[in-house]
Amino acid sequence: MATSTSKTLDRSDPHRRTRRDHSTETAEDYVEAMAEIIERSGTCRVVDLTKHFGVSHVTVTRIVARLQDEGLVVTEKYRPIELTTQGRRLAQRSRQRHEIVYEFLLAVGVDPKVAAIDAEGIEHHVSPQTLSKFKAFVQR
Amino acid sequence: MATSTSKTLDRSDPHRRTRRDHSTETAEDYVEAMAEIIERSGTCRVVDLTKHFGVSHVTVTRIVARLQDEGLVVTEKYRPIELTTQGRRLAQRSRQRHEIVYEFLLAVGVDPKVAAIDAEGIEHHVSPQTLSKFKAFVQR
DNA sequence: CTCAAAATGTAGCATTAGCTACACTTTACT
DNA sequence: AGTAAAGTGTAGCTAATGCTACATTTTGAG
Repeated sequence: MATSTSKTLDRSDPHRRTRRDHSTETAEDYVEAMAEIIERSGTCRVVDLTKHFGVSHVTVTRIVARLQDEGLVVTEKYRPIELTTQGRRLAQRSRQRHEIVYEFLLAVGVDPKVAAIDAEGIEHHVSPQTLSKFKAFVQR
Repeated sequence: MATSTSKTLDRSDPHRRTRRDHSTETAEDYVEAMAEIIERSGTCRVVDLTKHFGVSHVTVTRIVARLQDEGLVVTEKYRPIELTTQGRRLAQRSRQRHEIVYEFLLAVGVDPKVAAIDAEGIEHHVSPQTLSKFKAFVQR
């Protein structure tokens, strides 16, 4: 029975929910950063992400490998990292959401610097409904 | 050289920052829940937290042990968990912040149910400045 | 008082995300 | 072309948070 022994996608796995939460956040942060870096400099390398997130290259490498498993990026040994179509889509959605949260914080009166920091943390916890309220508020 | 070998409080430990972020969130969630449970039922037991967070009692036990190391709670084998003065202070601060975020989301027009969920995730990522803006907005 | 059920504790495994240290490839400069 | 520096990969450790399975202690019903 492929139901409870699958290693890759077992919907009954009790860890699923929690893992997904963290995994998704990391994935979003990474593809978002990668899209920005590619847009700015043409390519995205491990070292760029290392600088961006302030973590070691080992951490970056491992996470990029996971993103590749998940079909969000493609990369070969010693080569730049590329986003897949799926990865680009996720990056765009993440960026839009990030942008809305950031603009919303500004609209509420938060300083740009603080808003930038808070938006990073908040963006992953904003439901679609809350996001749309934020958007409406900014455009008021 | 007690500098780099201390297991408990090495300020130069590279893991410090990241660990602190997650640890703090968990600590806040737990003491906040414990304060509520104690207020409601008199005492807080492992099983109460198990139900509250939907995780196994093992996970709760381990986290409670960590909180005790950190001086936030006190407990003995097979006994209820109690908050220390420090723990109560943290619980109160967390709850206030939680409450402000929740009320703020309501004020922006988010449904109570959704606001409750989002507030859980957002509260840990709101800086003091943003929090005060939220508070001001609610009281407008 | 006894004994089963409920609650806790402990051992041991998995995953994720940090790190250092060391090995290997690419790049770039002379 | 040759070599040093920069960039990546790999091995192996730590810590936090999940779990199951099994051991132990408390509690509560009879």
